[in-house]
Amino acid sequence: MTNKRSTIKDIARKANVSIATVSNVLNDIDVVKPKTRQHVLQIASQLNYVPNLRAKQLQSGQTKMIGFFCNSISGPYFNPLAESIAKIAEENGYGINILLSNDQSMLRRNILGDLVDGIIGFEDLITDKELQLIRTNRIKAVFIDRIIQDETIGSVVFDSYQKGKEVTDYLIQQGHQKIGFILGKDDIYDSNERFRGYKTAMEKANLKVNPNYIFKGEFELEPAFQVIEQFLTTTARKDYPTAIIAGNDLSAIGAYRAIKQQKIRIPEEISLVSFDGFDLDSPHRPNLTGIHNPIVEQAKFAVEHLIAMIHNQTPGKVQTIEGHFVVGETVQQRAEER
Amino acid sequence: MTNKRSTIKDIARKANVSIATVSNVLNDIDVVKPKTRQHVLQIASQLNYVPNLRAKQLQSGQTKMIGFFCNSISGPYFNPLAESIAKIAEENGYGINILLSNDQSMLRRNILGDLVDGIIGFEDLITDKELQLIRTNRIKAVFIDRIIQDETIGSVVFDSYQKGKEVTDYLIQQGHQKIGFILGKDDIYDSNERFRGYKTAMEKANLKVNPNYIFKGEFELEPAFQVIEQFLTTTARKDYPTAIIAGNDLSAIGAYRAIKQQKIRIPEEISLVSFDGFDLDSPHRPNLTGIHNPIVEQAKFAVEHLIAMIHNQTPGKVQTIEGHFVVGETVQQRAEER
DNA sequence: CTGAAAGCGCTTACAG
DNA sequence: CTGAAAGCGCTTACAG
Repeated sequence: MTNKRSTIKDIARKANVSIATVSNVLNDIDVVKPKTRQHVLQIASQLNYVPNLRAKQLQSGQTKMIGFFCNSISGPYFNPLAESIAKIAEENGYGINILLSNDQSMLRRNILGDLVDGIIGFEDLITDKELQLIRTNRIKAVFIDRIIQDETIGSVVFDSYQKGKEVTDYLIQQGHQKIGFILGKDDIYDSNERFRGYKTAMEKANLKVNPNYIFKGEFELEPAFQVIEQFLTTTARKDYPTAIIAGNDLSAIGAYRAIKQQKIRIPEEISLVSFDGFDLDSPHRPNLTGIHNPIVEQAKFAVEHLIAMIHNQTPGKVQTIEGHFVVGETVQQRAEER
Repeated sequence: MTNKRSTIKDIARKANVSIATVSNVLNDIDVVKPKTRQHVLQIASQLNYVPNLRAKQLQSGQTKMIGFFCNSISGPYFNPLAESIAKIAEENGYGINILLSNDQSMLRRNILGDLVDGIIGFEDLITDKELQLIRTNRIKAVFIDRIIQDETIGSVVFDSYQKGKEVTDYLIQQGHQKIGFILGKDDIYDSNERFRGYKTAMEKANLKVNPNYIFKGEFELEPAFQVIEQFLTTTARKDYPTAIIAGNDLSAIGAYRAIKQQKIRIPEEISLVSFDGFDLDSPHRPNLTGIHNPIVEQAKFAVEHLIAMIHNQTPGKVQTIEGHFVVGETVQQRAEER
């Protein structure tokens, strides 16, 4: 690509003007004599001139690029998130550079190497050291999985604790008492918060949390499937929970498959509640009951807040996005005691 | 971000050496006296120095970035494609800049503005003019939906014609004669090629292509659903095709839903064949019969070929990736005539 | 209205 | 081994 693309210097030479004049013409700075302007423009187009943005960036100190770092852009959560972020950034005149790597040095190069004007990402993907660098260098950043706030750092999270409680309350109201929960990995904010909400609700209703009903599903499809399958096949039917709350969409799907595979009916025998996962393109996606988190809204806040910080229009803020409770077909009312 | 990040100049001043020496130290050019080296290194780390990559790029003429332009990174095809491209690029030391825009000027800025070292994308998203610019400026590019070849342009496509034929032959062998086809938009290479293969196979078997069985599904879920639903509800049951070939995964899903919704059994009454779409995360994704295209392989070739061209190691090539026929549960053998 | 010069942060011959 | 200088492609005061 480095070949012989023409520069303003080429234009200047050919047009017999200075590079300053060329620059002025090209940037529509209304100070050039119309005739000169015409002439320069013509030469420029004749040379197929396209400005070298890197040089411009070096001057202006801006890249009009946002770095988005994540582990994946697949799945019912990450995919719409990534797509929305890219789309909204573009609408605002920013490009987006996706960093899928865990490699901290890659991250660092991008973040601190002035390749992007700011970053959006998941806090659990970066080390404390990098976070520290972000702070001290006053890098503009928005985290979407954890509450962090600083002069140049904002965040946007779901009201996971609240919704964890709400969903559990709902099940209890429906007469459930033996309620299970599928956790994500230890350090996932949403998992922890949802679980905390669940425990609070259980406690308030004087229901005890049965440790056998707490599953480690890793927030992934396969592990959730495995752990539930394992449980169902090694546990007496009468000891099944009557309802399971999946900490996220993928674990809901894994659980759904495992339960179905054992020919156990949903919701007649086991009710299932989920978070997210309402945009699955599948022939007959189950009509899940649960919390629907508006991902696009989250993406929108993240991008716009970041850009506002880049323009120094605001300090970092924390935004909580409210999920909506959606009644599907996977919860059934339960007769009193058992 | 532009704040007061430290530069080699700052280091030089503080270390009492020239910027050239700093540069040499930082780039591990083994020419500096160990003591000086130590000293500089220490100051650098003390100043939290991180090189400004833009300046480096301006010098080297390389960005180590690949532009990927597409309309979407969602769906069973685009999503794994985008993710694979990002991953493989990263493994090769390249970042990836996703351009979701149709805006040609955005594209142009990126492609020609030296923001990326090369591009991967869909030919139908760019205008002839831009393509021409790519050619004349010898931009390195790989197209993944159409056969194009030039000194600096390569492409990677699926063997869609072949597979369209193969799949149709298979249905014919299974005794089907009334075979429908769901098309994509007019200018989609894969759609055209698969359809061409279908027609050839039909012709060779002396079966006539019933125009009522040719559906315009746009390669999207909703439109495919609509067109099939429309057909099923306005056509006598005896006039249904016994098999339908969906031109891509999303139309297969749309068709699947429409057929199911009409309480028509698959495959007993209508067999359904698909392209791609084998990685759908859904609780009970139908086990489709059809062609499984190795998307990761496609991504891998695209990225590696592009990088080889960037390094001037090869001229543009055309690669055809072979799809694999997978027997699922959506095709049933058909008794002779009707 | 136009041009010469300095500078963005870096690298790379070239002297010393 | 180290430094002064030119240059990557552009912009931006500052003279004229």
